[in-house]
Amino acid sequence: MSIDRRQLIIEAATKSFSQFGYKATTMDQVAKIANVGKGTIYTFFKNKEELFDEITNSLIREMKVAAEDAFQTDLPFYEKVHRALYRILEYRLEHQLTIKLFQEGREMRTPAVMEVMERLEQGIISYIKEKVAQAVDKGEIKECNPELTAFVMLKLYIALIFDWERNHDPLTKEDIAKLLEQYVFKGLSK
Amino acid sequence: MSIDRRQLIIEAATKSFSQFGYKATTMDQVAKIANVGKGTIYTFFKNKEELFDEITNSLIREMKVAAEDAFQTDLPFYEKVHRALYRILEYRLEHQLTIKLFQEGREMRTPAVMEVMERLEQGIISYIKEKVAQAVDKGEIKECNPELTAFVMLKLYIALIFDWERNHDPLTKEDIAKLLEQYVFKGLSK
DNA sequence: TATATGACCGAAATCGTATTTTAGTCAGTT
DNA sequence: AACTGACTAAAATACGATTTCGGTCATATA
Repeated sequence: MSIDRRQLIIEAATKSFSQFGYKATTMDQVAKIANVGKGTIYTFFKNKEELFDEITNSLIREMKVAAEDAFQTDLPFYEKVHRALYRILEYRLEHQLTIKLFQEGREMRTPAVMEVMERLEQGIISYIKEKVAQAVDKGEIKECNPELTAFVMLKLYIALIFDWERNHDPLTKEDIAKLLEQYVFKGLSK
Repeated sequence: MSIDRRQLIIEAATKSFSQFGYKATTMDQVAKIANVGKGTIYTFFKNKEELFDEITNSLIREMKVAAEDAFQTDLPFYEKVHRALYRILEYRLEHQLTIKLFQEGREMRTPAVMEVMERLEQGIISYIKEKVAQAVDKGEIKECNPELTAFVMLKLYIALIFDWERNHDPLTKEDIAKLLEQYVFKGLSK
């Protein structure tokens, strides 16, 4: 049996997207890295965006697996949420592809990239939403709107991790866990 | 005594910045509206940016006054914070100048405008920080880092008011007050 | 003579167009 | 039947010509 060209293409494209971003990787480039004629790419993927989606969908799946992994403990709920969210956001710093895309979305506003980031955010929110709904059912936390709660938790995390350090020393993982506990779970009331 | 040219210039510039934004107002334009020679502007302001700062500083002062006004009640602390923050963020929707600048900062990234938005955010945070510190002193709320708390509250508000409605029906003023109370003050723990 | 002005300047932005790049196709090769 | 890469049309870019604009200063005015 001959080599799996589809896989070669995916690997090549992943490499190129990671290194140059979406806009700056050309289909010729991908074909060359994959050692494949350009036309061949189009027998597997309708267009550049579909190839991109294939790769980013795997990425999102992987992030869910990582989060799910962090969630499987018997710690208190807020600690589990913290670990899951932290894991997901850590991903951005560890994987070249997400770093590049995050940057490209912010500074070049490439539409295809913006859409992916949107999908990524939605994916995280729907994942957390599910967990919140389960926790409410199990009576682990108070009644609340699960989607809104997931949304608030994610925004809080992004603010604490990315926005805060634009003007201050970065917060440690433990700081952030404490803050999530303090603000969202325990509350400031006496 | 002759007319107050400085004031004429400030009024003209405010009009023009409100209507066209920072980048698109020219010094010739301002001079014309103010009925003043262009050179005259430079006898009062070192350059375009200093004129802009003069105007945006008044804006920030006005916003503080509006917030302070909302704060002078004897409601519970979270309700006062809510009123103050809501008042500040409402400002953006009511005043042409802030709308224009907000938009220009987002979509054109004009550096001078970005700086002003940054100062504006800092102004809000330091104002809220002060209030939080006082509330801690008076024993109205638990011990916490006042700046971080102010930061979290502002980010939460911006997320609830501006980000949430990009994908959902907007939240009402009462919804938002409830959410601030629920998440930041009471907490989700049982 | 203190204040105000607008013609003027160089730098920067914008515009128009020639040139290059690139996503996607398809006739031909293996 | 699977694969290829030369080809095309459209989009992006590079670039020089032109315009715009912030800031200055010699002159005018009161």
